[in-house]
Order: sequence, then C-alpha cells, then structure tokens
Amino acid sequence: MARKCKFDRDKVLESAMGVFWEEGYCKTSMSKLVDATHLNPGSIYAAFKSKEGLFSSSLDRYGRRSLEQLQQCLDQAATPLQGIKAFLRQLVDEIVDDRKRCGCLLVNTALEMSPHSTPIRQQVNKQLEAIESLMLDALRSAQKSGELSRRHEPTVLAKYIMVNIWGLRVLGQTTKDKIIIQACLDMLLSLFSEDC
Amino acid sequence: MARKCKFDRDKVLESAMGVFWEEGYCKTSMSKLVDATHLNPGSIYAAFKSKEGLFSSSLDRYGRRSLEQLQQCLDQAATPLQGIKAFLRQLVDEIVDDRKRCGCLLVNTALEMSPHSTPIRQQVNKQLEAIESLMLDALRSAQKSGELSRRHEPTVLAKYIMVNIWGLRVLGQTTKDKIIIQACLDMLLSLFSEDC
DNA sequence: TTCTATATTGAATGTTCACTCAAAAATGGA
DNA sequence: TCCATTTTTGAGTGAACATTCAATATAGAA
Repeated sequence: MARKCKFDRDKVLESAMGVFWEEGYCKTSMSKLVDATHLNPGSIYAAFKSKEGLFSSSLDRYGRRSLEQLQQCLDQAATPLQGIKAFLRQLVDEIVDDRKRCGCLLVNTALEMSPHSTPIRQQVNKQLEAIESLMLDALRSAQKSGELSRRHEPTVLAKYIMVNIWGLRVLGQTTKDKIIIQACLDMLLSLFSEDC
Repeated sequence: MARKCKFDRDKVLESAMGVFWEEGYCKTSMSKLVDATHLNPGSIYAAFKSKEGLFSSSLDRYGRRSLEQLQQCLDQAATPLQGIKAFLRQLVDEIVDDRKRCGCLLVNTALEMSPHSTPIRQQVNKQLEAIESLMLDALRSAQKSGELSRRHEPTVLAKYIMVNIWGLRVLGQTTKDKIIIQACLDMLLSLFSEDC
C-alpha cells in the first residue's frame, strides 16, 4: 500500500458545488476551484480527471440532496399529498431566502449546457426524472387513498408540478417578493382541491 | 461626409443572436461571432463596443420580437383571452419545433448571468416585464368584458402565466413530446375555465 | 528502518480568450 | 480629381484559460 488522500472528498465537493452554483459551469475557472477547495490543480485532476469531472460529481451530490429533501417531506408528512405540499412550501421558502439568487443548480445547468454537450445534460435529466418519479408515486397513492381526485392523470400532474417548480425557480431570479411567489404556488395548489 | 457602414446591421444582429441563442453568452467566443457575422473584430468593436454590447443589442432584438409575437396574437384574436390562448398554443408549437433545443434566449440569459452581472440581467427583466404587462392588460379587459371570471387577481394570473411559460421552456429542454407539453398547457388553461 | 506506491506541489505548458491599432480602403463633398 | 472623414482589415496584444508533469512528500508494508 501507499499514501492515502489527505483531503475530505465531501468537503471538496461541497466547496466546488458552491462555486459552480453561484457562477455557472462556464464562468467557474479552475483557479476559482483551486481557491475554493484548497487543493492544487494536480490534486483536482488526480481525483476528478477534469473540470467537467469535478462538476459532474458536484452535480450528483446536489441532485441526491434534492431527492432526499423530497423523500424527507414525504416521510414526515401524514399523507402523500401533504408531503408534496410541504416540499413545495419549502421550495418557496428556499427561493425567497436564496440571497445569492443562485436558483437551482439542476435547472441552471439544463439551460446553460447546450443540447450537444450531452453527458452532463443526460445526468441532469436523470436527476430531474428521479425527483419527478418520486412525486408520481406520491400522487398515485394519494389518488388511491382518495386524498386526491382522479380528475387528472398522475403522470401529467407530476410533470406539471415539475414545470411549476422550474417556472418558480426562474421567477425567483427576478423577484424575492414572497407574496407573489406564494400566490403563484397557490394557483398550482388549487388544482389539487376537490372542486377543480 | 465620409464613408458609410458596409454591413447590414439587422443581418449582423440576426447572425449574432443565433450564436448566442445556441451557445449561451459565455461559450460564444468572439471568433465564432466573427465567423457568423462575416465582420472583422475591429468592425464589431467599432459598431457594438464590446462582446457584451453586441449581446445586449441581440437580446434587445429578441425581446422586441417576442413582444411583437404576443401583440400580434392579441390583435388578430376576436377576444383578449383567445389572443392569450393563441400565443400559448404558438409557444407549444415553437417548443416542439425547436430542433436545436435552444429554448428562450431571455430565460437562458436570466439563468446564465449571475445576479451580480446586473446590466444584462436588468435588461432581461425589463423585457420579460414588458411581455407580462401586455398579458396583464389583456387579462384585465377579459375580466371587464366577462370573458374571464374574477376569481383570480389579474396580476397574479399574469405572473402565473409567465411562470408557466418559463417552466414549459425548461420542459422543452428535456423533451419534445408534444402530448405531454400540450397536457401541461391544458392544466394551465383549465384555470381560465368558468368552473375553476 | 527501508522501500514502494501513491498523493501533493506549483511552476510551466500551449491554447484560446476579448480586445486593439496602425495601415489601407472607401465614401461623398468641394 | 482631391481631400477629409470614417470604416474595414487582420495581425498582434497580454491575460486568463484548462491541463500537465517532474520533483517532493508521505503513508503503509516488510
């Protein structure tokens, strides 16, 4: 055997993720990553192969965390629909509190990466699909239990919730006015109510 | 008097806009712009001051056109609400047909530019607000004429339509499946119907 | 302790970047 | 035609970029 890594991989990914999140992939230079991670270029390349490799790992970490957030809301709520609503409430808070106005790293990346830079785009799509899939499960069981009306297809409802999440994240880039953001969320939630 | 410009400003802006749209601001290099516009670097800098200046002019052109599109839908439709619906139908077609998957230049830019690069961001916000404002006028007159129920505040409705447009544009980056995109739009449109 | 394998170091690499500028070309008035 | 004024030209600028690599340090096995 031989020498082991000195740095904490989790801390490095957390720092790198922060820079990518604030600046975007393109505007994040290696020298910024060197500063943020307190690693030398050589160490970064030894551990992550390239700037894109480091970004991919950071993105993975971010996606996992988002998924866990939804899972946690679903686990802690009394019913699936209440879980989804808690997640969306949390989203609104996050958008309002986001003083750095970084938005969502997954959405930012989906729009920043041109469609032909496929490896990263595919990764983003997979991670967004994982969240949507969890949402879909919750909607299905909400319909089964009668908590949610069968008026809308659950697949469409799940996709529409994702569309609203993305739209709200864009909204969060132009305003931090909680009243209007909340009002938009309420419009979405009205689709869940019985009379709609 | 003296020599006049040889190039066609409109054609140059159209070409530049195309590159910025496909690649994003950051990934668009001056050499790509030189190729696309068939102008030499010096001419570009003489006419537009900088890469950002050229981008700003391109963005302006794009925003104007988007606004005109909505205005045209409103003008040609029998009623304000029908005009908005026509605009949204057109949006879905555009998203599906968008084979290059460039999305919307305004939304892309809002997410690409970090919040501190204010001049461009402010320009994007202004142009998005102009579209929203036109939408708001149409909603107000639809409510006045009784075409649209007074259940929702027109300002909230206008903002929510914008949120949906942004969300649908993100959706368009992950799928070209018209059925699901149309289904999401129908969810939004159901908010306009009497019983909702 | 010594050896071996791997990690760290950080200066150096060649490339690409946005941008400049002196020279040449072209326009319209005199 | 000639001149004054402006545009076009495109090689050239220094800075910043992602990445590499030879030298050095260090951990564990023997």
